[in-house]
Amino acid sequence: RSVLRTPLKQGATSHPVLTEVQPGCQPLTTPPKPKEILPADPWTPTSNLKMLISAASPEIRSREQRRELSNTTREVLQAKHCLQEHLSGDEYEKSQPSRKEKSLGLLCHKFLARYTDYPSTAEDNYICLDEVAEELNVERRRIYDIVNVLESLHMVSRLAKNRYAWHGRHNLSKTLQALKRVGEENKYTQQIQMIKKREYEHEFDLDGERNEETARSFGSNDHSEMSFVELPGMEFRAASVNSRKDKSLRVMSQKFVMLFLVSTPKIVSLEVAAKILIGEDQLEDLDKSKFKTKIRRLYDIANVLSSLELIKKVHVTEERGRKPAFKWTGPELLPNIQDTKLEATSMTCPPPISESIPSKEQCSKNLFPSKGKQNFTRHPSLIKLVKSIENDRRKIQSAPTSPVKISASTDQNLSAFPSKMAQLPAIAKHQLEGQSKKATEVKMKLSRSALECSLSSPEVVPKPEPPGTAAASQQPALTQPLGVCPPSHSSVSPVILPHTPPGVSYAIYLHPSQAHAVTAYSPSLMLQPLPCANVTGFKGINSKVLNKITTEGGDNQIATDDPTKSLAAKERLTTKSETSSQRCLKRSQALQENNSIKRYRSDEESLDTSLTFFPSGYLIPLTQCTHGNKAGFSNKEKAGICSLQHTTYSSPIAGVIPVPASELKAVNIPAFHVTPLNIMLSPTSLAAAPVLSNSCLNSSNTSSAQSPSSSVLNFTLQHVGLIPTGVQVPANPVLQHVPVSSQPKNISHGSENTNLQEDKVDKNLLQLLDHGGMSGKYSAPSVPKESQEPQRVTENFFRTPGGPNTVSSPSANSDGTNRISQGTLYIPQRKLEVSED
DNA sequence: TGATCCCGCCAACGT
DNA sequence: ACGTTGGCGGGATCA
Repeated sequence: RSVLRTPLKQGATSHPVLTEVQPGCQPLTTPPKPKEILPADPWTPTSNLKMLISAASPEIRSREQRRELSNTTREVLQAKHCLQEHLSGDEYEKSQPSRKEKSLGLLCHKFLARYTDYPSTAEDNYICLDEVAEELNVERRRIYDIVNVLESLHMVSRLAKNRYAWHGRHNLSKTLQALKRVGEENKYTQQIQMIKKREYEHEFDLDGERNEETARSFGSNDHSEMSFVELPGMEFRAASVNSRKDKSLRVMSQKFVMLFLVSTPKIVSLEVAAKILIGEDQLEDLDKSKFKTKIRRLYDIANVLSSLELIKKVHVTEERGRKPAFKWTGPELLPNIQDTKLEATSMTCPPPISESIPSKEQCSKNLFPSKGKQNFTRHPSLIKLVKSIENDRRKIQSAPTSPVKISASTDQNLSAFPSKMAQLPAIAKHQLEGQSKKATEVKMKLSRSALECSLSSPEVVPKPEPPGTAAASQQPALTQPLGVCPPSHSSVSPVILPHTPPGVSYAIYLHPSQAHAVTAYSPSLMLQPLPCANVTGFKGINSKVLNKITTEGGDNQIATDDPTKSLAAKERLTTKSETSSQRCLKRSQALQENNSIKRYRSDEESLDTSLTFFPSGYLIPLTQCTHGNKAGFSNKEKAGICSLQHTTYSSPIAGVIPVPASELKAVNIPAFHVTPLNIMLSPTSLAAAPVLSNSCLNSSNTSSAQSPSSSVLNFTLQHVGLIPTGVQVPANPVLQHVPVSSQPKNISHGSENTNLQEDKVDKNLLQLLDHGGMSGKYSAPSVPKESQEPQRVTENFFRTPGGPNTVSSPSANSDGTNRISQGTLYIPQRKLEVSED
């Protein structure tokens, strides 16, 4: 098509270098970027500076965690250094940004740094595309890429032209639940298997046709091409927006995410994803170019998702060779329970439905309006109404606070600083912001009793409220993650609990606090859900909060943070979990017998709740290693082997709830370590989580026998007082209930022999760590998922404790090292050793 | 090389 | 008409 394209773009060009590019005529192609250099390049000096700074600043780095980022950063840094040598500071600023510096992932990071993960509803955060583009020095086009993906996750919603509202991760769990559901409806799992199968079968030559076939053959038929999945609260703000065929990015992004959510090892290769996505769209032709284009888009999406830390790049080694793939590192959703639960979550469904909404269909329907008929707006009138009402309500609630854009706060902070600050990357800003907020938050927190915090869960959020309810508004500040936390995700994502199957409960887990404690080790712990107790209140988790600490650990862990955060976390939890808890409650009621706990149920408000929580769960240290979930999953397949492990990581069920250290303390949990299990809690570190389940008691007995560890746990818990004496916690409830891998194991992997490799990124990470920065943050090393042996893990776990404070020291190695060692454990065939996140 | 994926043309939409 | 969105794919970079 275009023959000539790219006119030179301003920036780049200004340089003579362009020689190649002749204005005008060029038939060609993108002007090669001027190679670095030279002086005078206009390229936003500031931007460069910013980058530099960011790169340089350890703190920042720590926040950023992402390996990619880190990589990039480091590289950039190096490059800069070189340049510096040659050029004077200013000059070097000008130097041209390398391709990496301009990557969408990095850009996304910067973008995310501008906002808090969990903005208080009260203060609405508005995003002005123009401003953002300008501030980040990028073309608007790029911002669209980011925003579109965020929109698919409902992290932002469009308000109007050029304006978006930032919601952060508040809706993330719901969105994921909804997506998962839809993905299940679409039978993506099957489709994936099919594709893989075919691949094996035929060495594939004709991809095209085959794919088509595939697509048609299964699944998709019905399909509907769904359009965009919406969440209850936010759907249509700008109705107008929907118009354009919401074709790609948004929808594609959702589908891509769905693939992760439904696949067992939560790993999806680009190839497979592209095929499935294409298939759905149009079964028709799949030519190569189309495939290529799809892949390109997927990379764009993947970059954004990676920045959000929802996925991470890995390589799957199959017979044919290495294939690029991504692994889900986001929050684990609980297995869906059928229906019901989600309802709440999602959808549009108005209240009436509440309970049992048959859900899927409805939801999906709502969510994905079938394309056809209705107006574009996805909302049928009814729904619409409801929604609008909700929105209004929400707004009202939130209203009080002025919608201040975050930036405002940022600005304030900045203002205080010297001009230089201004240049800091968003991230930095973010930090500052966070700090200041933090202070505030802290105060607030203090006021509250610790207990409350911990307990609060139940009471709090009545689900009905939309996210931004009054409650939220009250403590908005808390909610926000500290600046500290990297925007990203938290590594830890807690699990979101949906519902569990049988009676499940969840437990909580916690994690060490590193933050303040910083102690060296803060390994993060993870508890698994236990079936046993019924807990009432629990909360979902939200991950992020915790994270702050973790960060580096990356993925998986859950870290706790400082108290401050804890609160926030708690809050969030509450919110998110609301649904679940409610459900649980219901169940529990039914069960009544169990009950002891029951009392807490809904009412909850009482503080007691806190007490309640504990009873049930036990902790399993995922150890850093675990990181859990993800790692686990991946292995899962392979691993079917160790049941234990399974449990540990993967348990789908498991929800992890991060608890702030502070909370724990409140509880009075002593620190203890259970070696066998690897459980270790430090007082600080732990948090307790309530377990939902109901059935627990009953079942527990049985299960308990299973693992030795369970006994230990029980003992411990009892000892600690978390659980009543009589009660026992089963060891891996999860296993029992969860089918988990069961199914496809063979099949699925059949195709995959996959070995995952973490990319080098990991390595980089480590390096970063070394340089390191902030102390607390890093907490957990990520563990290689692969590790199959629990024990080892354990060991590492213990080892971890480097020393307190370790972090700060650049030697980081100390810290890093330890972790690394962990990684080593698992060493797969390749570079993994480092795996870190 | 193949894997990534930046860049920006230009069409679809909105206003 | 003009501005906003964002599909799309060439081809530069990276690994």
